[in-house]
Amino acid sequence: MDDDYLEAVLDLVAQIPAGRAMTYGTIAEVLAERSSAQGRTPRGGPRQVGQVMSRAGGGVPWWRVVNAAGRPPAHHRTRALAELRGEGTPLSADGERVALRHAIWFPDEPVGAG
DNA sequence: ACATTGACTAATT
DNA sequence: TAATTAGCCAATG
Repeated sequence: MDDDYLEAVLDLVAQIPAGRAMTYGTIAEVLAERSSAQGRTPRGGPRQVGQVMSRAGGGVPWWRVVNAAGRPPAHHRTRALAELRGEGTPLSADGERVALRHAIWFPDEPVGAG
């Protein structure tokens, strides 16, 4: 795992605005696209993103990263859901999953930068 | 080099 | 919506 890839993932995760979320797959897609534009060889897929996240620890809003089902990592499921609630992230009726249909965020629509 | 693991995803039932 | 199965990619032993 190159440090560059590590930084790229963490940087992107750090850009996710409060109240929204991204999936591992989406992050992987964005990174692949970016790396392609930079002439850099793309890294793997969703699993590699997750692997980076596991190594990242604190320092990034990891709870804003969920899987394709809108569920946070089982390791800190309750913790993540608490954070998400506190941010007003749209959740499903059972409150166990993020309503990706409303909460999904893409870096193409930055909040304060333009 | 071979097998196993892991913060994943998509399709099927 | 949930449970099962198959596919994926890189790290680790």
